Amino acid sequence: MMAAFRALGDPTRLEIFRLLAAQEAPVCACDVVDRFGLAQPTISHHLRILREAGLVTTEKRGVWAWYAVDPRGLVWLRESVSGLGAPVAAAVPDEREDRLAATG
Amino acid sequence: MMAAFRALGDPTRLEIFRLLAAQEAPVCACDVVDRFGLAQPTISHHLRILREAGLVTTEKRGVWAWYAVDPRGLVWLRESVSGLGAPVAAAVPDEREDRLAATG
DNA sequence: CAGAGATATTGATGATTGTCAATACGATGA
DNA sequence: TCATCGTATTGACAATCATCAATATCTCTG
Repeated sequence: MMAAFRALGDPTRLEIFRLLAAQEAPVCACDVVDRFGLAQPTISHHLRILREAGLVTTEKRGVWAWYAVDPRGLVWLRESVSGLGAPVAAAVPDEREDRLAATG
Repeated sequence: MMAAFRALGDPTRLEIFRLLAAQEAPVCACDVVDRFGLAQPTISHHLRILREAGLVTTEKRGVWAWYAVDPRGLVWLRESVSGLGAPVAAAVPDEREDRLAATG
């Protein structure tokens, strides 16, 4: 879970991910390289991190590598964020009497 | 949006955020310091990053600082993740004919 | 097999970051 | 006012990271 947040915490990777998420079909790695002003190894590095975070899938067809958003990773990310929901709001105590509730 | 992902991309900060999200009332900064084996300035640093990312609110009552999850930031984070939804899945093309669709 | 092209890996480097010690700030109480 | 306590800030340092150049790997084509 933290790996996904960390992966999306870089501006280049977030933009790459949004590019992939906006496409209906997998995207060629070369197109990602073309779109960003970064060297090819750098893009390959970012795609690798996105893949290792479970956010992206890759498939090699001949010479080209096709990248797409991993639906499982996306669902899992949504559920993780939804799971961060706070309980019912309460007032701020005036004194420090209470201890912490369990993290869950 | 990227700042929130980056803020949650650190294991300590993610744990702090989950601690705050699990409480019904704001949490004293001193309790956060107690729970983690880190120095007080380090915790203060992490809380600051979470606050600057819009994920956490702070309120000073006398000597103590109370931290809580910012509901707006949480909603915004959820909507951002939901906005990353991929369109209908399609087959991988055999040839590189298509160009990229707009990012949106 | 030789050459070309797309992608991945390695190595190096400058920038960012997580951490702590020291210190400053602000509030409470004697 | 002075001392104490909780918190925030500053400075420094080691670790991590984003980036690129060079190179390796793999695939197709002649």
